[in-house]
Amino acid sequence: MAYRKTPAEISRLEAARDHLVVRATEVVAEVGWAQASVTAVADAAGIAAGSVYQHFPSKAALAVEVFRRAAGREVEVLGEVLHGPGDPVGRLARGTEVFARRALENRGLAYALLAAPAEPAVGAERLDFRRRYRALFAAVVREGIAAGALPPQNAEITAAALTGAIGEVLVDPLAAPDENATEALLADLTGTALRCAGAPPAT
Amino acid sequence: MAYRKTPAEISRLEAARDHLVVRATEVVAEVGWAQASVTAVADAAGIAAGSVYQHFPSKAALAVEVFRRAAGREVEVLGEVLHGPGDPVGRLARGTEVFARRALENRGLAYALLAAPAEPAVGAERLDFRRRYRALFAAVVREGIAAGALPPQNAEITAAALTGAIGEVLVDPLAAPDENATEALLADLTGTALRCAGAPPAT
DNA sequence: GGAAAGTCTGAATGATGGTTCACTTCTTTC
DNA sequence: GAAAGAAGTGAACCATCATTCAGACTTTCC
Repeated sequence: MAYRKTPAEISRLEAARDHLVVRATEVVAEVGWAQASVTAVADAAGIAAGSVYQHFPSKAALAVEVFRRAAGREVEVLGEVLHGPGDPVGRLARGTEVFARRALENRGLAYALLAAPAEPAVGAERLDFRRRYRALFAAVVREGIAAGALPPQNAEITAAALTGAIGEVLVDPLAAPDENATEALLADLTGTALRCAGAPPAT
Repeated sequence: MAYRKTPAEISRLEAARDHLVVRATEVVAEVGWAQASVTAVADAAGIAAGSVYQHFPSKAALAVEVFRRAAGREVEVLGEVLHGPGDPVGRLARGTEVFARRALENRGLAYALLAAPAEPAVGAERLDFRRRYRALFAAVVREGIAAGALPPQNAEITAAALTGAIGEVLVDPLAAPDENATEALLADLTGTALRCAGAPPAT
């Protein structure tokens, strides 16, 4: 044996992989999936196109990793708010607001995650993550029903509706942002989300 | 001059174009946009690939026409229900139901129109049609507010939420239909839609 | 230092699929 | 029926990328 990966070398490779994913995410956020060619991504990461294949078996695998990391962060944040302290209705409102605010603060990425045309592998991943959003919302809705704060309803359907509603409401603002209207938009959106779940109007 | 298009010839050409669009729509409904290659579509229409270009300058133009026709029908039907007779809340419920029912009856096409990955030109068209759905819903919501049947709210936001909610709720059933659960699904969906707009729960 | 085992490079390769075009077939008009 | 003008054909063309690979360069370890 004349070569074994030293710890330093291993972490160097991991860092390189990481850097590639980070830069690829930036490229996707800027130009969308369709324009994020292997060459463009490799250039952004400062490596040759062929080197991408040292870290990922295919472009699709890299794209999936980019999606998973970015979407995973959002699921995590949303989950923390929805499972956090407070009454279910308040958490639902806060979760909606936090989700929307984060999307508006990182529009390119949010659009890529939510709506931008993507290759099939990413599309499948998107479906999976939407299911996770739904599961998070459904849990809170069920809590709300159990606590008597929300009327009886099919929590799964409501959760799907919330996911779709929030996404659709954000599409236009993500494309053509109006900084001044952000707070009003968030207020209207959370209000609509609460109505959607059947929360009684705020006094 | 030795040749001028006779009326019969003109209508034959129009019919051929029409036939191409119809068959292309079927192909898209069956296999999705990505798999609907020019060759596949031409084969389905019984013509050569090159002949497609007698009717459309590009594949994208054909795809847009397919989308417009199919989506246009849905907008028309929805518009008739939403602008039809009855109180605004009832029309909203009925519109939601009709839209969902039609989608479930023609799942492949509905999926292609609502969610399936598509080339940019079709994506742009999709955004446009979503805007039309929103406008239709927004008008009814405004009517409901004016009539005192719905609470004050930003009708545009609610309309976007309705569009997104209905679409998202349908995605799973479109992919994995459960014939037995259709009526329950429709009831839950219309219920959620009404809550979304703030209609008081049915007694 | 040097051999072994990697890593990195970037031009060549290959697959895909839209588009073109020389040619054939059909319609019109006289 | 024959010339002129279209429409229809489908194999060839071409552009676009993802992917590969032979060679250059690095790191490890004796």
